[in-house]
Amino acid sequence: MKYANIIVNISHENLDKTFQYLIPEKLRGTISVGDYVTIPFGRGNRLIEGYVLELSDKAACDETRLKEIAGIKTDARLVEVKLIKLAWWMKKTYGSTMINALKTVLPIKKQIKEKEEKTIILKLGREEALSRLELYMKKHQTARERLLRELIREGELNYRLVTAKLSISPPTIKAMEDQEVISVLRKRLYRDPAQGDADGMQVMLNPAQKSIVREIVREYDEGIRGTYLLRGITGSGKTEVYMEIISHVIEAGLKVIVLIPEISLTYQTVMRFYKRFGSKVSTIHSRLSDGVKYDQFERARKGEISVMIGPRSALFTPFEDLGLIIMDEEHEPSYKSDNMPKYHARETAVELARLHNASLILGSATPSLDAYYKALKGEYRLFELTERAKDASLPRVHITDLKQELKEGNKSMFGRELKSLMEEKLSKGEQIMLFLNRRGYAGFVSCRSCGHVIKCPHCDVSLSIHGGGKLLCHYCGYERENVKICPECGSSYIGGMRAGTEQVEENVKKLFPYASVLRMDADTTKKKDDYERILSSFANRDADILIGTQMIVKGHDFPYVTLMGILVADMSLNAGDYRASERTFQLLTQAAGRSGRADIAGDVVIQTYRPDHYAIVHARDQDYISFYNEEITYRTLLDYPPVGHMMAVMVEGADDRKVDAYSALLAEKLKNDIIMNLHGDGCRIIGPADAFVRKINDIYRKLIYLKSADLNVLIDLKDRAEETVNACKDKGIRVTFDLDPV
DNA sequence: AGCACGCCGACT
DNA sequence: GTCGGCGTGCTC
Repeated sequence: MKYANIIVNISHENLDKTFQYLIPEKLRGTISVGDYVTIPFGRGNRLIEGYVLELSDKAACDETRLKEIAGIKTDARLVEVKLIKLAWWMKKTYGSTMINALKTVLPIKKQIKEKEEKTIILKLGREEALSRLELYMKKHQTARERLLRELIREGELNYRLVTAKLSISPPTIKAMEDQEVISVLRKRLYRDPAQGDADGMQVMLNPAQKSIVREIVREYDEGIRGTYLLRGITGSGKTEVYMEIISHVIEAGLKVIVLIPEISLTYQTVMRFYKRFGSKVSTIHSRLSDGVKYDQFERARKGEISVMIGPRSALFTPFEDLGLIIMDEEHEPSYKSDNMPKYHARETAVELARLHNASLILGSATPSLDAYYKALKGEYRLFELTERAKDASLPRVHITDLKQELKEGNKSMFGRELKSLMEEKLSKGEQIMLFLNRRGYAGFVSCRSCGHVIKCPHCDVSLSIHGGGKLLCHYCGYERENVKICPECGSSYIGGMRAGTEQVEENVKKLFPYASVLRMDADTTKKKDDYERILSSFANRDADILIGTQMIVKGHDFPYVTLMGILVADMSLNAGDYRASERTFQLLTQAAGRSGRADIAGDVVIQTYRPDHYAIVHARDQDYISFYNEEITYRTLLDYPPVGHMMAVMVEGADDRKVDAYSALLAEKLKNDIIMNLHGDGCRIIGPADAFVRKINDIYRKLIYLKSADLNVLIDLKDRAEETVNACKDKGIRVTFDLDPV
């Protein structure tokens, strides 16, 4: 191989492609994909670094233009070839720049980069600075004047801010640095490693668990590396199954990645793994500083650990010989990244497992439609655990029709059944959880006379009511006083609609003044440890009632909770996306599973305005299969994922007219591509339409949806769109892609 | 990102 | 004219 295609380690969109270099004679055969090399770059041939992505025998351009690789960085970390391949796959599948994909997969590089934050400070005293400023003004050195003026006012400025906002070019800064007017500081942050741990611990498996373990281990030993879907109802002991198989894999000398949704990455969960596997385990999570993450990844690379537990980013642990990936709570939305590349950890795990020839186990009590669909098609092998492990009984589920309650004169947020059950449990000293399903909904203020809604002036979303009569924007943090009269029609019939968790708390306190109440939502969990603190305090029975949103139905076991009240189950049914029913069913089923895990039978009350909706009915019966069958019919009928596929193309920009024009242009171009390539009837284009939230932080957003039964057609269309976008010189427009959006 | 090149305005 | 700064474009 004579040539190497290299991606340079400079994060800039214009450089987001491979550059081809000659491999010097003496390095032929030694250089391989994934190597970190130094190369001469640009007119000045300054030496920079880059990753070798491909080796090739044919020149991509005129050979005389090619330069030689200067050397291999032998002291630098040897990056996993497989991770680079994975990045390539992500770039192709999700449509991001290669450098973004690489940065996602090799987070270490990015984080070290980010750590080196540059700051510009003024080196002169005030007097000197002012006279220097005069000098600049006299000489008409406008850029320098601009920078100096700002520095005199602020003292110090962020480097990026200066180049971007003040539009001052690096040469100007350098010139001023040479004049000793300013100096550029490079900050470095440091870090601390941590943790000790215990060993041992064997578990007894019941027959159902045993047979699953036996089967997967048998296939594993025969060299069959499959993808398995384990549907196990809450409390059926999925974790024990995982641990047994993990133990088998690490005894064979291979490594394991365990993915858990961020939210359930609690002390309890992690402790179980530490108890079983001791110091072979390590964890990462988003609250960990970059440095600690780096150190954990480094330990993995050196082979010091065998099991990495973490959220979706744990997928990129640089294990050399990965044997198994476990993905718990596979249906959780947090597995989908919302930064570019917008990858889904499930699909990415499938690809990573393929690259490593590893097995993949997906687990959930309520599998995503996607996973179950593939399991039924035979792409995944399906196992089911349908009984609770410690023979705890299933909860009794009651449904309350809120329309009926209102008709009979009960205007309170607690139906009669919920109220009487609460009384009963409180008198017995048992615990209660109240779940307010607020997905896709905010406690907004509207005028009952003219219908006007108070919105954020920047974000085009309704403001939410918060304690102390303040109105707050959840996207940008804009805050204002609540209104007494409607700014549109002057009516005084304006006020808050419906309940937030705070109102629930107030009402509970009114009804049950003797009960102690904890509340958990975005407001009470602002600080780092709030989440954990509230949950453990409730687990210690410091309070009788826990009120909260989504957060309380995940993770943590509360053995003394015998009543789960779901106040308005159908809020999430109106979220307006095709996954609304799926989400609702999952949330309700999970919530129900929170009640009565120990030897005490639990109760669940689901309050709803739509007691006949299939998501609610099947959640009541804890009947996944029936729900799946109804939901998949709907998806098939409308070609929604997993039956068909979708691609959301988002066009963003500060100038709404430009955004409109460009999105229309892009849609037109895509329409042509569809016709030209005879993707025909199987492929549809929808939009451009305003995004669900049209404006965030003064940036306008338009969406184009592409639908096709064939995933590859969408990827092809995305590639074409990308070409068009790259040709667009306008810096004010940004286009991003989202495959099977959530 | 960082370097060179070319344009433009100011001043000997 | 020439000097020097500032913005633009290109980098295998």
